[in-house]
Amino acid sequence: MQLIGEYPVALDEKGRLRLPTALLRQLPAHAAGSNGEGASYEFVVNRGFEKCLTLYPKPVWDGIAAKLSRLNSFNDRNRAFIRSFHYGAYPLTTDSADRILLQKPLLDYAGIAKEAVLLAMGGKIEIWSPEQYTSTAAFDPNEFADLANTVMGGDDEIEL
Amino acid sequence: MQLIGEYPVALDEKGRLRLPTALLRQLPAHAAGSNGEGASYEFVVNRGFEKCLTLYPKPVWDGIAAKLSRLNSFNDRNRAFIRSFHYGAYPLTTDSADRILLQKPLLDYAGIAKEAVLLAMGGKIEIWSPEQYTSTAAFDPNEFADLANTVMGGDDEIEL
DNA sequence: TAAAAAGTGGGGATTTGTGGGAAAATATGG
DNA sequence: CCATATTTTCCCACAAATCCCCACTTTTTA
Repeated sequence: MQLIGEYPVALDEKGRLRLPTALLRQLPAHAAGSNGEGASYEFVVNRGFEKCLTLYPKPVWDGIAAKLSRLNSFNDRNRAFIRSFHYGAYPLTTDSADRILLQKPLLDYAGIAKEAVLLAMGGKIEIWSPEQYTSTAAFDPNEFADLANTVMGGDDEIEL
Repeated sequence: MQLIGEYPVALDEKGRLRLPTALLRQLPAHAAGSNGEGASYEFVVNRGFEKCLTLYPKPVWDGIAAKLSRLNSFNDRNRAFIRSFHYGAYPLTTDSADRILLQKPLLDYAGIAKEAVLLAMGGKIEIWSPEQYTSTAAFDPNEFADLANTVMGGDDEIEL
C-alpha cells in the first residue's frame, strides 16, 4: 500500500476529523456494505516517534502486530519494544461521514486543537499540528540535501 | 488474539475497574448467556515483570499454563519459574457492569490507587499506574533501532 | 451553469461509563 | 454452629460520550 499526499484538515466542534476523499480512495474499502455505500474504514492510531500521531490502516497494523507477536515476550528488551509500538495505540473506525474521533490524550500529545495536517507516506498516515508540521517536517532545501546525502549518499544505484 | 489499545480508566470508591467496551469487543465473548446480553468475561491477573499487572483472558492463560506444565519440574529453576509465574495470580470475572475487582496486594504492587492505564498488546493486557506508565513506557527510538531492524528489518514493505 | 460530489454542522437517539443502595456471599469471633 | 462484620456483586438510576442521520454549504465536474 503506497499512500500519497499532504492534506490540511479541520476538526469540528465535536473534535471529529474528516479523512479527505482523495486519501480514502487510496485505501481498500475494508467495508461493511457489499456495495461502495456505507463503507467504513478501520485504523489504529498511535503516538508517533516525533510529536505527531500515526494512523495505520488496519491491514497494515495487523502486519506489524503479526511480526511483533513472533517475538519472545519473556525477554525484557522485546517487551519494551513491543510496548513502544502500542504506546498510545487506539483502534478507530470512520463514522458514516468518513470522520474519526481522536481521544484527548492523543490530541494533547501531538498538540492538535482545531486544525491538523495529514501526511500520507507508504503504509501510514501521520497527523500533525500545523505548528509542529511546519517546524519539524518542513521542507528545508539545505537540510533536505544534507539528509539526502547522508541517507542515500554513496549509493549509486539509488536515484531520486 | 491481537488486542489493541491504550485506555485510561478510573477505579471507583469500591475499587472496581471497568473494562472499556472498546477493549471487551475485541475479546471472544467467553460468555454465559447464549445471546450477547449478560455475557461475562474471565481473566487471570498476575504481577507483571515490570511494576504493573498483567491481565490474561482465560483462554490465553490456559495456553501459557499448558506450556509451563510441559517444563520438567524436577529441575529447580523450572520449578522456581513456574512458581513465580503463579505468584500473585488470581482468577477474575467481570461483574454485570463489565467491572473487575483487584486485590489490594496487587494494587499495591503496581502502585495503583484511583487511576490506571490499560495497555492491550497481543494476547494480554497490562495494568499500570499512570505514573509508572509514563515513566516506563516512554522510550527512545534509537535504542530500538537495531531491534527494529532485526524484527522488521530487511523487509522494505513494512514501515514503523 | 447546472448537477454532482465533497465537506460541514448540529439535533438527538443510543451506547457507554459512573455511582451507590442493598442483597448475597464470605469471613471472623466467640 | 450461630451471630455479626466485612466483602463482593447485583441492580437500577443517572451522567456523559459517541455516533447516526439529515440538512446545508462549498467545491468540482461535465
